Amino acid sequence: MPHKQPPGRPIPDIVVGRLPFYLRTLRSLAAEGLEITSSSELGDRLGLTSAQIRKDLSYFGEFGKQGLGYNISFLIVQLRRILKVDRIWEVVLVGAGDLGRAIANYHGFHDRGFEIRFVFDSDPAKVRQSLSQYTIQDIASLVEKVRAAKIRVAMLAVPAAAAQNVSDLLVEAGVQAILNYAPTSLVVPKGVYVQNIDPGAHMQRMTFYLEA
Amino acid sequence: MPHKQPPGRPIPDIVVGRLPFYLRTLRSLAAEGLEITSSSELGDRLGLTSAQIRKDLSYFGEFGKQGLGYNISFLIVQLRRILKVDRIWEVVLVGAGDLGRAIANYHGFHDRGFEIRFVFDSDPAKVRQSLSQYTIQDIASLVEKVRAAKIRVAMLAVPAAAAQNVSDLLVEAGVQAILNYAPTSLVVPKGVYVQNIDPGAHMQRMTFYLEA
DNA sequence: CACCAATTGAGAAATGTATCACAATTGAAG
DNA sequence: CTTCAATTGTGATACATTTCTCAATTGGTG
Ligand SMILES: NC(=O)c1ccc[n+]([C@@H]2O[C@H](COP(=O)([O-])OP(=O)(O)OC[C@H]3O[C@@H](n4cnc5c(N)ncnc54)[C@H](O)[C@@H]3O)[C@@H](O)[C@H]2O)c1
Ligand SMILES: NC(=O)c1ccc[n+]([C@@H]2O[C@H](COP(=O)([O-])OP(=O)(O)OC[C@H]3O[C@@H](n4cnc5c(N)ncnc54)[C@H](O)[C@@H]3O)[C@@H](O)[C@H]2O)c1
Repeated sequence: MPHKQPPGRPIPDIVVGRLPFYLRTLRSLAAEGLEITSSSELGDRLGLTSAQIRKDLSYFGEFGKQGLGYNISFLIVQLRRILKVDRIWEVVLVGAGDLGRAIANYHGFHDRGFEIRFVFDSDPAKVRQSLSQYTIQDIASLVEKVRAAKIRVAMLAVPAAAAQNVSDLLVEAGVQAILNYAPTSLVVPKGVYVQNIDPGAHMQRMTFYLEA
Repeated sequence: MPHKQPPGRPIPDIVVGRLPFYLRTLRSLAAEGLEITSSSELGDRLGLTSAQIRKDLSYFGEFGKQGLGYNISFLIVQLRRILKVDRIWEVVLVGAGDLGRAIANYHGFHDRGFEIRFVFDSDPAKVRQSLSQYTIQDIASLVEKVRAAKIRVAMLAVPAAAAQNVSDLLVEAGVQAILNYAPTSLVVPKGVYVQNIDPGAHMQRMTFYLEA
């Protein structure tokens, strides 16, 4: 029974983007004490069709049982493996402003596979101060420290005007994945992944649909 | 010269989702002192093809001049009108925790068409305290106050466990657009728009592509 | 043990989206 | 006044994604 594995068909990026939501939903089903679910239950919770969920999962293997559905904890294990969060990624946070503080205090990332290792800022008044459990470090030492620690993932919470600059430092230090909170498009070399978070864009996307 | 206007063809949602990024980019071009741009310059800045930008804009009208390109400030006016942010929307923020504080202190929303009018929380220790320029109000008074002020847009920054509950209150108060920071799927009636922000999901989307 | 309801996985079909390619237009240069 | 390079807007085409459909399988029930 030959089956397609990750290095088989290329996985559409849009499918990859939904997997974290499947995982999130499965964890909340598990937290409710359930052991088994179905593509239609998942679809209902997520506002997607059951067929889409089955097809998405089928890119990676056969995880369900006909007539029965999916074993929740088994599927969680599989999705964590697929998304490579069956481990903890050390993360560097740059920008110890209001948003940086919220991120540093937030404990929700650990469960998802991430742990902040360093916090950097350029403001001399902030450097050496503490933020949550961290000591804010001088941006000037970023490349050296991040490279030495082999950190590959970053969160960027600096003003838009500084973002490209900091991004360049991160790339120089070997970072390959950047979650960018600044409302600006970063230019990065191939092989570096950027995800942008722009709440203002989401807001404007909704007002489009509101009647004047 | 008949032309398609908003109530003409239905606009693909994916197109609407890109417009805020076009607007954001145009504003930064304007800030650089430029007056004219082209679909290819916009595409380069955004990592999109010029054809896509032209086709997206063509859903709404003919904004460019052949041979020349687009007048930046004219296109900004058009996009603000299309997205309905040629006005300021009053917003209610629920959740005065770390993230709520970052949002309340953040001045970037005003330029995008939004202004916080009320901040609510359920913690008795927080109610009546001030946060940025606001006085935190009791969640118990949300429905009454939001309805009276005819506020139609909300930002939700409460724990996941409380999010559905607060969402129901917001809907009851007449809110039609909710930016949800809680990592949970909200159930809302038709006619209410939800956009979710889940940094953990973005992170996991990137680790998928990293080599082990 | 036969039947049934529930459910998956996946090919085929339908739908949606992006790209191509080019006629039309513009302003500038000679 | 003609020519040219630049660039738009869009129909046609190519590609991507979702949905439909159903054979196959499962465990439960009588
Ligand atoms: N706060 C929000 O709710 C919110 C919402 C949307 C977007 N954002 C974006 O997130 C980013 C951060 O927002 P914030 O509210 O925390 O801003 P902030 O001004 O409070 O913090 C920014 C921090 O970055 C530091 N910084 C500036 N230049 C730096 C550099 N070159 N290297 C290292 N650190 C540097 C500053 O010293 C400051 O501590 C901004 O781009 C903002 O647009 C924030
Ligand atoms: N802080 C971050 O960087 C971050 C990142 C990702 C997601 N989030 C999400 O954003 C939300 C808020 O995060 P936070 O870090 O600010 O948490 P927080 O615990 O600091 O703040 C939550 C606030 O919500 C209030 N609250 C709780 N129940 C409420 C209710 N029923 N009505 C009104 N207010 C209520 C609490 O009193 C508290 O002030 C959470 O869902 C969290 O998962 C936060």
